[in-house]
Amino acid sequence: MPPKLSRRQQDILEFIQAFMEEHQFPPTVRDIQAGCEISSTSVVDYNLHKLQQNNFLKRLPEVSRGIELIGEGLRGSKRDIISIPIMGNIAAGEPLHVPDAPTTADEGYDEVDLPASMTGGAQNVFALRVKGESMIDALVADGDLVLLEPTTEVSNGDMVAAWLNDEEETTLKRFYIEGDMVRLQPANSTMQPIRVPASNVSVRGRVVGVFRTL
Amino acid sequence: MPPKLSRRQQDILEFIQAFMEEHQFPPTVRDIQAGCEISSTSVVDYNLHKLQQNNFLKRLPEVSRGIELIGEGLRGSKRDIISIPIMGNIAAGEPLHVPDAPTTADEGYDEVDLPASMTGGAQNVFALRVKGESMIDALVADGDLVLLEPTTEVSNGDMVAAWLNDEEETTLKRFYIEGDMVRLQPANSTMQPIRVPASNVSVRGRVVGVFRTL
DNA sequence: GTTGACACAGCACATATGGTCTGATAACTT
DNA sequence: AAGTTATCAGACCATATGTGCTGTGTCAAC
Repeated sequence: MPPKLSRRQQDILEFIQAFMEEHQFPPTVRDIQAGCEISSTSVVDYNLHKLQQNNFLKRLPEVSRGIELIGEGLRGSKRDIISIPIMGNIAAGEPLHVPDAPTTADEGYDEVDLPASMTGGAQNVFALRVKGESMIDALVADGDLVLLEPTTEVSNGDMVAAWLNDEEETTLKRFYIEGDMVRLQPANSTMQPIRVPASNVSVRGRVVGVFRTL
Repeated sequence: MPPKLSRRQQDILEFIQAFMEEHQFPPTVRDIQAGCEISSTSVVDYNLHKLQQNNFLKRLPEVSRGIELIGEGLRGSKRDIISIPIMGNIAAGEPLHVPDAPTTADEGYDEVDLPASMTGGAQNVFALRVKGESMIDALVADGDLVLLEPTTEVSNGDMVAAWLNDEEETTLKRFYIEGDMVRLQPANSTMQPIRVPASNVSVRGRVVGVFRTL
């Protein structure tokens, strides 16, 4: 695998990205030729073929402008948008439904579109709509959208969605292990942390974002 | 002005949107012909021309797949992404810099890309990065991104960014006029509102969104 | 030196694709 | 009913555009 692109291939890739931001369609071979000051269309074809082999783009044969950026080629492009399913509500006292199946942005759920960069690279992100004022110590209001990455393994200091077995409550807090106990620290620094036995806490996911529209 | 689209024009528009989500480029006249079961390319051309007149799309003559969705035509499409400039910081005690010039998403500023739907249709939206904990009664934390629509005319109940002349502070609160006084109500319902003379308040913009990534 | 892979140049060809011209039908006006 | 406009059909043309063929210079391996 030649992970390195030639100067010309980089130029071509950047030109395609720029072109697609300006227009809403990919350039032709001859557009690229002119834009990158290449003397022959066959050179463009040759390098496009290389870029395709290295999985930066996909070409549809015999199709004009049949170029689709994929994988690495999308990096930095505005097309780098993902659809995040809104899988339900989150509220104190309600069990938190976390998707077990591979979180495909399927039908059946509402969705939000966001730039992939805003999820911090997390995979399988899903969203929940906050109901009620119970998350206010996490600086989350009624109607907010919480982005969660499903995981049970979290590090100290992560903001997590945790289910408290005894209290039968879902809560959003920063998570710290302290021996057999877990300290849950509200995001609002004026409020006090709570300490509970580790056995009383099950982490459902890591919070990667909070969104509020008014 | 838009006298309403014919059935066929709606079909074509929807087909183009669907096609552009599947591929990364617009369909050809003949793609549309096949996709909408139209008998002649001239019919497609005719209706495309109409759609262009009604400002749903733009066509580039002599260019294959030279279709760009604009305005209404973008509605519901994933392309409906806008770049919002991050124009600086917002913190208590700091004067709030509101763009006076036409807020073009120019160079010189960092940007966030968001679906246009998330700004609630507001125009000229810009963003500010929150510094410090002083906005905590608006459920806004250090590092959050606040989306603002520049305006001085707000309705009762709007969340606004207000500058308090005497206190020399910027604050985010819900805004209510009460005679000569203005009541500024924190978003956090556990906290008390403040009342100040209307002359002490200058509204700098309406808050349309709050975003936090962790 | 010969060989051969690699990147490039130039050209020519086939077809993919937008546009046009001529009428036909339906819908609407007066 | 006659005229006018909007929409559609089918054929045809011009060109926009992907692709193949041949050749050239470079460079490293043998």
